[in-house]
Amino acid sequence: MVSRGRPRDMQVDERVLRIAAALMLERGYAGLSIDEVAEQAGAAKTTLYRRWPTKDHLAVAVVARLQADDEIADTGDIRADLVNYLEKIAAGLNRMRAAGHRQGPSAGTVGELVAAAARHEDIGRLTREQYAERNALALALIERARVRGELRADLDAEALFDQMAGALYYRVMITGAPVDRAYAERLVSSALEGNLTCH
Amino acid sequence: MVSRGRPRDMQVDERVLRIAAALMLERGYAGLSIDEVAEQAGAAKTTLYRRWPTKDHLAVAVVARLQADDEIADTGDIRADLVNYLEKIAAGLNRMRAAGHRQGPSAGTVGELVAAAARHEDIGRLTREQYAERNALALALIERARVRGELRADLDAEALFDQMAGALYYRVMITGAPVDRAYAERLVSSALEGNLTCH
Amino acid sequence: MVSRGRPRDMQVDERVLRIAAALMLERGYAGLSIDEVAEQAGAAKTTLYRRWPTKDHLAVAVVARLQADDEIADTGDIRADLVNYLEKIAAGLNRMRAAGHRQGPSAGTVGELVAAAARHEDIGRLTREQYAERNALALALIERARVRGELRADLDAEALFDQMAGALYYRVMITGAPVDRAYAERLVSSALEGNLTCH
Amino acid sequence: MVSRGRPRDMQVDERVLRIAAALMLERGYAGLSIDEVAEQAGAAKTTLYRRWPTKDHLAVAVVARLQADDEIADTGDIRADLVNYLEKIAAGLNRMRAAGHRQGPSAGTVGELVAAAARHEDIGRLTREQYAERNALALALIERARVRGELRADLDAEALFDQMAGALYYRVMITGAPVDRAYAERLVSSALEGNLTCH
DNA sequence: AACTAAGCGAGACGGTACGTCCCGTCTTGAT
DNA sequence: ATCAAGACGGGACGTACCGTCTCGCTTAGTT
Repeated sequence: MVSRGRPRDMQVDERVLRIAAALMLERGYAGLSIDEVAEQAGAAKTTLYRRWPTKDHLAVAVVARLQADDEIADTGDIRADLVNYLEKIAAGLNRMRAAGHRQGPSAGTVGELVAAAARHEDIGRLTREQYAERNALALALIERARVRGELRADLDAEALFDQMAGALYYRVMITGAPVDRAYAERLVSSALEGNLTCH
Repeated sequence: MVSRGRPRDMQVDERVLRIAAALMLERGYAGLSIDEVAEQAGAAKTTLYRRWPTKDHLAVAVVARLQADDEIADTGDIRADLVNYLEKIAAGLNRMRAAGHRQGPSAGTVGELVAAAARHEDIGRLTREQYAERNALALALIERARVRGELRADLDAEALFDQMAGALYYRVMITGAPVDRAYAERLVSSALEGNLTCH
Repeated sequence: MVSRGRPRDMQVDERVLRIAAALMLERGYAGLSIDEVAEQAGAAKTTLYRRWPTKDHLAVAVVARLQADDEIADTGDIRADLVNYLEKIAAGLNRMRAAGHRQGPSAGTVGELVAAAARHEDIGRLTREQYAERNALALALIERARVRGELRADLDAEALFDQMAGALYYRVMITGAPVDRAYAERLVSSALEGNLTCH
Repeated sequence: MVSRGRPRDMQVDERVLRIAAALMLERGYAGLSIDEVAEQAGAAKTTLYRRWPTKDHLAVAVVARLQADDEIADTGDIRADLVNYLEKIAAGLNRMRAAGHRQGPSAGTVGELVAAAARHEDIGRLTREQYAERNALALALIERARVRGELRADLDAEALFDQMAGALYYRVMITGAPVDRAYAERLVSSALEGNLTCH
């Protein structure tokens, strides 16, 4: 089957995403309007809808782009590796925090994306898969540390990771507390060392 | 300051919140329409707007009401107390999960509320305060356990609590994984016992 | 039947009408808001509604007050008397012209009052009666001039007056053309002298 | 300039104006609701607002349409021509009289339009232009009669026309007196023949 | 002096419509 | 088949006033 008709203009994708990102960072999710993106990008709305079936889809694409492909390093020091990884996640979240609303404490955009994922089955599936992939790397990291004896043999890796990542999201979305390297270190310490008294 | 003018009709608040809750649980955040709530409640839109200046404000009020006043028990067994408390939080989140979107895994409504808190300074401040209050109780619980020697003397109570609560929110909003008593127990175990190998 | 209860405060009437007039002249009919008048007058809305059952009624009262009680002089010179009388009417209309809309050519307020008279049977009846009274004076003036031989014996006094007064209203409401003493003189000349060629 | 984008659907204009006219004639100006017109016309409110930026604009368009394009005949008999023309104007006004308010004597709708013209600069300009155009025809008619010797050489055509047209509007809007062919004849007689005694 | 009746300021209430915003779909003619 | 342009149906939002109502207080005349 040969491709027929006029080929898609890839520059449009680029322009649209760039402008959409600018709008979203400047005015937040609500300030991201398809009409305005189209106009500013000199593109037709139909052109946008051909690529992203929904404003939500476009927004997800925009955010996906903003988030660095957090590579995960394995130095053999699980504590340092975790801190570094958490810091990368935190950096991405803090970037969201700045979106719209002149740097409020809470990252509304993250909330909007959660909502978008709930509204559209495909977005939900997609983002869950992406998170699963990403988290699998972290779980593998933990697993290797366990195998080589740094961590307890019977640990609950999933719970451990949820605890640390979750705490970041919790602060960013709910309590509005800061999320930085210092906090990442506290988290890792608390999670790894345990909190019971030593017997 | 003396009260003047016709007093507000409290039954309106009651009726409106009840109907708004029903709408929101049945059809989700987007399905909560001020016009419809007003009509069904036999109230004028202006009456709603006198109480809640925005749909977002109403939605927050509705959810605040849905969440049981999670009392926190202190039995002296920190482990059990934490599990119980987390389970209560999980129950509230699971209730949100059911809202609209035919029981999707992710709680879109929670995301919407986070977004609302970011859109409106006052909502943000309010919800952060409420969370702070609620969390203070949990922190006090932990503190008492520390004092009586159940927990390490130098623990980071805040990090500890963020970890557990955050994990719940993370699952509900991000990964879509289940959140139940079993998971609460895993969380508490992981957080309290630590994950390093014993030296 | 003796008066019972607290007597009405006449100062309220005064204050309200003054403020309503100011609002109407400044911002036009639409800018006359019962809520605002009440607030500025330090009166309750109920107090206004006790006196004027409708915004329209208040507006009519305001305008009635603005229009000077055009006395009509009979000097024996019908031409001069008519010009003077028309000029008085024109002055009243020009005052309306200034209301709201930064001195537009057309007197919107007069139109609003016509509309109000159509909306409320009582206002309509009242204003028609007032006009009838006022016009009766002019008709009597014309009649006296006819009797003493200044005007044709078989003239149609009503048509004559309608022509002159009507032309003023027509300009003020419809064409927006100016209405001043010079125009009053042209009107009287045209109406009295006739326009056919002399045979 | 090439036409681009989807062309406007002229049938919408047609349908909307028809329905709006029906509503206005049946229930008067206040009974003309954009929401209702849109619904009955099966059009979106935005579609209406794209064409008429305001309810006032729509109302003016509706009325403009109701008024027959009064052609003006020139038979050489100025008296008859004027009577015929005035009768046409009267017919249009009487049609307005019936609008809403169960056939009141006063044409509230005409008043509303005058008010609308004062509220919106563009409407005012437009209607004044339309009246100017229409009146120019009548003035030309008068002028031709003057030239051919039917009327006085030094007559004031504008004043003459204002008198006759104005009298009609005056009755319709102010005194509520009837406006029919008989009255048109009285007007023309009075205006043409003059009212002074013959010397 | 107590009672009754109306007036009054304040402000909540039901109601109606407005004009706006934005979404996602469509129709057109040109590439 | 894609594109720019832009009209369209649809749905909700938040606003503005209207005219009515309920309060508690004030100001009289009546008993």
